[in-house]
Amino acid sequence: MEPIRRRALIDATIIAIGEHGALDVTMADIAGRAGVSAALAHHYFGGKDDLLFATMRHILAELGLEVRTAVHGLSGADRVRAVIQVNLSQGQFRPEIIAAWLAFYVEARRNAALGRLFRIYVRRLHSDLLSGLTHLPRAGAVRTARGIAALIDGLYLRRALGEGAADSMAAIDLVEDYLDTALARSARRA
Amino acid sequence: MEPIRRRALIDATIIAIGEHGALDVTMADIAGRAGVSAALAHHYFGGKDDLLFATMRHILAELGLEVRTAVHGLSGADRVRAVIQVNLSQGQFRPEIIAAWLAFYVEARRNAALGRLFRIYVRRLHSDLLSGLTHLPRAGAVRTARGIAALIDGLYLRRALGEGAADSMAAIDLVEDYLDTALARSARRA
DNA sequence: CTTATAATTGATTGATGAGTCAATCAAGAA
DNA sequence: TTCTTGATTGACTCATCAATCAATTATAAG
Repeated sequence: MEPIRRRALIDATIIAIGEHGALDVTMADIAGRAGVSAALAHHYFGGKDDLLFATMRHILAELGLEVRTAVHGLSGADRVRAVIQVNLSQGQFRPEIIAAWLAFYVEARRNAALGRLFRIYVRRLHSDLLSGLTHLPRAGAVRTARGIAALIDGLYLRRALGEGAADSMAAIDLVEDYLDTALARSARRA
Repeated sequence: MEPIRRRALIDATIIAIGEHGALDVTMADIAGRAGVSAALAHHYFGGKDDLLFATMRHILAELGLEVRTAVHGLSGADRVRAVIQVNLSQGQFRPEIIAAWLAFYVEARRNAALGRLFRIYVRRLHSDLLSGLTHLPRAGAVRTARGIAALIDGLYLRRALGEGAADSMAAIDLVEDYLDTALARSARRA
């Protein structure tokens, strides 16, 4: 039962946060969605913080897996494009995922464990991007990677707010455009 | 007394949210920082939501004033640069301001009034940027404005998480670079 | 001095929600 | 069947906090 319950509770947590828009969902709400009692959620996860942590780790792990799959065998600009596409794919761009993401981002300022999780994600994204920008001079590559990462996050944020936000395709377009420009400029200079 | 207390309470709210990192600060905490009782905060603001709303409106009003001042008399790329510089100035880039900003962003998903406030800000930023990009073709201007806005928000987000985030100057540099590239590309094409 | 008005608070209420626990229930092993 | 172990829950406790209110104090006007 344990793995089934854990998974169901994590899924329920994502949905609950997505609907609620913040982390102040109750254990009873989450447990209810998963079809169990609040006491059971405590039994398997220990406490609310642990459940939230496990949920965020799950989201990041899924994203990480997607990235690694997409990137496999690619190099150079194609590799960067793959990273961009995964990060802004419909799957990652779902409102409830973004809401959870954002809520966790806020929480990460207080929860040391969550903060660590996010820093790992940030670093991984950065190095994934850098590894596809090797033909750029080091400084330019770092700057481009930072710009892409900021763009991705910014587009997430807008999406979270709703209204007039770019959809998945438009967002990917915008970031790839940024990448192409950076590459073109570098080529022109060489 | 009223204006003094209101101002003190709003300032205290910003500090409290900044330190706490989220909106779950208590009225007692805020009131304490402002040197009054929690009951008084209720007296002047009606309720916690109203105080939070007033606080966010205050932050946005200050930013709006700064932008309008900076932009005054400028046009074209200079105008855009001014908007960028204000949005990423040290004042706006203070950790407690960013923390408040981010926390409110999350809350805006649930609180209709807050959501409206943010949408006004988003639209104003967009039109401020557009008004400095008139020499670009319309479609390109819109896209560039969106990109700049996303970059600004993304850099905010990174800053909120701390660790390795760009400082005010580096952030401005990055976004201005984006602007220059967009302008240069447009000029080359013409 | 008196009175009205605003400022201010301590004490209280009521609601909410995390976490605990002792008690059932189910299922497989001996 | 009996025992053991894990699954499961309802009921309870405890803490926190927003909101209220009646009471007190200060201020200013007449």
